[in-house]
Amino acid sequence: MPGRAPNKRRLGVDERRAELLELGLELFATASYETLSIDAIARAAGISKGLLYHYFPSKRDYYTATVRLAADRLLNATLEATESDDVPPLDLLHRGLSAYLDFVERHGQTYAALLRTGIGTDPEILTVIEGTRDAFVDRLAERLGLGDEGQGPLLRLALRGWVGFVEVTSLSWLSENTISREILAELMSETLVATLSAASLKSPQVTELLTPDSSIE
Amino acid sequence: MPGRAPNKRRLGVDERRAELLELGLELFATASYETLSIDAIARAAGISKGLLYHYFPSKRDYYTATVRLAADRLLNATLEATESDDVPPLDLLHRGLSAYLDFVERHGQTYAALLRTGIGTDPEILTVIEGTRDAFVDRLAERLGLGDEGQGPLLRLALRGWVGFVEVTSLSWLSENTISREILAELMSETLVATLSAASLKSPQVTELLTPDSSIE
DNA sequence: GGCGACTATTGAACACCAGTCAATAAGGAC
DNA sequence: GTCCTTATTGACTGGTGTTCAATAGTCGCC
Repeated sequence: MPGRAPNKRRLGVDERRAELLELGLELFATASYETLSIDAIARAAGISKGLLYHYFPSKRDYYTATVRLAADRLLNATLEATESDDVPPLDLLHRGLSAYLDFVERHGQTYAALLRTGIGTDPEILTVIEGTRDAFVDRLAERLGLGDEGQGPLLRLALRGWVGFVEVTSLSWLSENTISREILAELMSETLVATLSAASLKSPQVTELLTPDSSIE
Repeated sequence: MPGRAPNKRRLGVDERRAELLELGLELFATASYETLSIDAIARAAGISKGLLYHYFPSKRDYYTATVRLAADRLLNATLEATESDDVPPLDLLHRGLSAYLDFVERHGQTYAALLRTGIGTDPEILTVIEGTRDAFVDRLAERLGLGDEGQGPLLRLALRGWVGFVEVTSLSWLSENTISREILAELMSETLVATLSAASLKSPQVTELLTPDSSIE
């Protein structure tokens, strides 16, 4: 019984863990979960197989940890871009989308791997993926000033769906980039506004929150 | 070398295959790919493990075959509902969505498994999933009368994104059904119209195709 | 109605891989 | 310098996907 994450004096533990996660991010970006064996990971890390199990209780845990890391980074990247306070909602949205697409462009492989695991039936992973979506939804509701209305089931569903829109278009754009980043960002942002309008037809009050000037027709 | 799908006199082959696929649909709806062992599948089918390998070259192939089957059925279910000729586009859309949500409701587990599929980044599965999306996009472009414009990269991207919207909201709706099916269908359809408007702002001509009467504001 | 060919079907054997564990090495505390 | 903690190893295990040689059932044919 080797105990649970010893962390007494030397802090090498966390560093090693971080190092391994970084490596996992790289490896899983190009190889699939099944294809990549524990032995291969250990070899790539220059350590023994047993040591990996000292830091992560199972291969699955290692994997989910990397996915969680990638998700956190995506969330953080967009968080930083939207922290300003005195900026109108639509501009914040545009900044967020810009940061999002930056991430997609810069870490294309990782991003694709991240979202396509979303598809993996593992409950842990599902939690991560859907948790990420929910985090985006929460932030959208707050940043866009949807207030309490952002808690309504219909609006939340619409927002979550829009995140799905963003994910799928990002993936498509990544594999066959037929249009420019700016146009894609505009498509996304206009779709959000349009979607919110559609949703608020059924639970009104919010309709005009997002259209102070006229960036939609 | 067992050869490729012998099919000489007895047609038992195809029947057995179909039977196994049907079983796979059930099994994979509740158990994940990894959890479900070949032995368990064979046991459930009442045959030996080796025989499975007579019909499918590998476990993975068996799995992708079931996924493909599920995808085909989803496509067919919505196809049948939208074959009428003399129906206005928006009504066709509504029928299609209704059939889609019927499928989601009736085969919830299978639907969820289908979308959450790809263990890791398996290319075959990706092909199926994205092929299905593209099939929907093609049909949408045709049924909605988008004509040649439906071939433009921006509109296609918008349509694909909307399919993502439908997928994600369907999954959410399935796990926590907070709103009625009708409302969800309306949300979807209005979002499509709104999204197409947004997209056609950038490649015009199409804008008014979908708004003969006034179901958007 | 029996003979022969074909093939669906089996079960044992193989290869590989995730996970375990007892033993070792390294390095700090006293 | 000694002890104790713990990072690290490598051999071992159990299980699972895959292969394959052998078997049995069934159909065409004389």
